[in-house]
Amino acid sequence: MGRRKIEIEMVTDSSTRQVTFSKRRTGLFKKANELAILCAVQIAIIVFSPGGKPFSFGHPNVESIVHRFRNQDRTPDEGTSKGAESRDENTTDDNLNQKLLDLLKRLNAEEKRGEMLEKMVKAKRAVKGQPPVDQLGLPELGELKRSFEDLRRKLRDRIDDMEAISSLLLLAEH
Amino acid sequence: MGRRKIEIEMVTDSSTRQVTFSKRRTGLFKKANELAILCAVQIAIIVFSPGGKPFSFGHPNVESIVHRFRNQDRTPDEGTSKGAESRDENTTDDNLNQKLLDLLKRLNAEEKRGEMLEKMVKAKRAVKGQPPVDQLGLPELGELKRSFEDLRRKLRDRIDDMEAISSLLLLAEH
DNA sequence: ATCTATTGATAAAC
DNA sequence: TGTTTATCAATAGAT
Repeated sequence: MGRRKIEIEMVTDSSTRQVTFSKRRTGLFKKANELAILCAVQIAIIVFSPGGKPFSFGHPNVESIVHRFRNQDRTPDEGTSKGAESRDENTTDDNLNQKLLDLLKRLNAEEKRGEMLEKMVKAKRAVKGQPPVDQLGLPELGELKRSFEDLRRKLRDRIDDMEAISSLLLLAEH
Repeated sequence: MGRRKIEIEMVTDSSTRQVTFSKRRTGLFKKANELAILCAVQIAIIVFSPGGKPFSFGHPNVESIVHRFRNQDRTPDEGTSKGAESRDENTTDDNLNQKLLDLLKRLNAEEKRGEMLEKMVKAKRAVKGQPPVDQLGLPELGELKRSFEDLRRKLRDRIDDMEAISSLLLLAEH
């Protein structure tokens, strides 16, 4: 893609290698950004330069994506009818209805939780004027963070429930 | 880079978006591999497909790079490395507060969505006695399933938001 | 850092 | 998902 074709092997000249790194890193991050926007997906890149300096790109940010990856967010793309799947499910048809109602009940609980968080934030704002969240005291900040993590954990469980239910509904259609 | 030039904005057609994702992910990983070899550097990429499935590329592997990144660059080849130069986009302090409030607002919307589903199910039960969900007519069943999938998709987005916010709160703690 | 001749990536069609 | 092909985009080498 330049004046000459080059082999994909280590560039021996360190100066040229640094230039190549800078150019290609820029290009790679640009491509990643385009992919994120075009396809509305999350992406993170971490790369260490020849000099050992870390560079990163994240959409929306590196940390959250690494975290999601580490927690092995399992997400079988729904709808794709697969072949023989394990039928040894513990979820009977009778269970389905109850599970659905339980789910909805819990969604309600999470809603209240969200309201609590909102009240918390608003209370802070009322007391301190318009302090941005990032200026809350450390104790409150930590509390807020824990609340979020707890809520997130619960939401993830709800997603699991919904995936199971969606699968069952899909099966029921056939 | 194709038959026609395209704008960098979300591809609206989900089928086309999936195709675009596959092609560009392949291209991105190829570029990353070339960068790693040409410049003899370590690089890791994590990306979640539109369906939420994780894909990753690592040279030599993702885990070691994430670990090195988190431990703040323990292996500078030249000893002059400082903090990471990051191209992360949305991590300004001002954004945090607004994102948090937006999140809470959307959580509320999802709550209402959950209530709608619940009403829907209860209405069915009222009309037909106690018909388990799996005995609903196909049209209703499909409608219910779509509602669930839509809700699940939104919840997943909320989780993404929360992970980002948790990360930011963590950073704010220092 | 800027400039182009070239190669490389890919959008659309099949 | 793979293959083909017309175009657009990235970049190697030079300045």
